[in-house]
Amino acid sequence: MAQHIIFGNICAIFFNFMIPNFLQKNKDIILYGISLSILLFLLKWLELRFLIVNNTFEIYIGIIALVFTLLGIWLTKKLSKPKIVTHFVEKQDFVFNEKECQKLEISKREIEVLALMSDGLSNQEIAEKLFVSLNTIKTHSSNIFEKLDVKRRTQAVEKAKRLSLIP
Amino acid sequence: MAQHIIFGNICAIFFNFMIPNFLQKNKDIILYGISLSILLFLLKWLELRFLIVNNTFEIYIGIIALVFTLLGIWLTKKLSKPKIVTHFVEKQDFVFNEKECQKLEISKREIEVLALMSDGLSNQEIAEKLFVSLNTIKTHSSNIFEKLDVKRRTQAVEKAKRLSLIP
DNA sequence: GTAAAAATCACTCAAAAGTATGAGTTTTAA
DNA sequence: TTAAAACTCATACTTTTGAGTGATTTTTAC
Repeated sequence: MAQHIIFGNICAIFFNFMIPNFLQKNKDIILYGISLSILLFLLKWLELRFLIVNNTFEIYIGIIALVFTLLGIWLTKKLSKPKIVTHFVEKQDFVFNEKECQKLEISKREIEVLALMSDGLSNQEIAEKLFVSLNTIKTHSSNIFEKLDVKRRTQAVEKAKRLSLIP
Repeated sequence: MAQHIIFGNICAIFFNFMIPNFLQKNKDIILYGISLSILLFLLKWLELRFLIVNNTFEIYIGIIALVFTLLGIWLTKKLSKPKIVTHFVEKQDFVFNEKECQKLEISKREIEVLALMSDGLSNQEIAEKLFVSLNTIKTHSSNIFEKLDVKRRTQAVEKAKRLSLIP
């Protein structure tokens, strides 16, 4: 019997690909060892079945080819460092800072008002845009200033932008 | 003979991995085809040599295992899509827009006032910071608004930032 | 040296912003 | 269903902002 040859090949592949990652993932090594052992047992079982029942080695070879191709794919996927292509993009897309918003207990409506403030709208204009009274916007404004710990709308806009509450 | 089984397996692997990239890299497909053809010929040649000379199929199987493992590795390496990592870089490189500033005839002092406005300072605070009277700042403000063609300080700040007059 | 531009300041008036308080309505979540 | 949170609005009052006008002093550039 010459399973040792198959085993040798497996070992060669195994170690060639393991060494670069040896220190990196120790738990994976055990996994590979177990997987390869299972493979060898499976092959031996197949060998016995097909060699004894009939002599169509081609099926056996085909299965081996398939299995080892898959093994190669699997090994590569598992062991190769992922190809990483990095490209740097200028950051200008706004992602709403949910956390900060919740922490400061700022409501959706208040964010709306803040956004319109940052567009340079007056309280009156904001009121008209949101179909509410001027007084309502004044109340919102005051609440916003208190929550953001600022004194003026200009500071509120500046701080809200810094905290990514508005674009 | 049952090379068709081996061929079937190869085809299966081939097409399973090719389809996702089919449209992407047409030149590679030809390369793979040629490579696989060579592989098949090589296998046939090995089969003839080892089957006729002696009956140690184990060597044959070992070589097949090795070759197909390598094939799997090669296929994976070739076909795996690289991970694309996008880094977002803060754009904070402010370059003062000299042209626009001259076109709008905005003075240095006015830019100073604008900058402090965008920090959220009140006219009174700006006056104190620049060691001038509140009235002076009011005059500056009015002039700025007229030159920028806006009605409020919030709009002025927004526009000045858009025109790169202030960071 | 002189004219033009920039910077300074004052005064008035009006508009907008902001504070404080109270209260009614709607939504939301336990 | 019930309490809390969010949203709404009002009134009264203060402060800030902004418009308009006019004037004096520096700076800058020719």
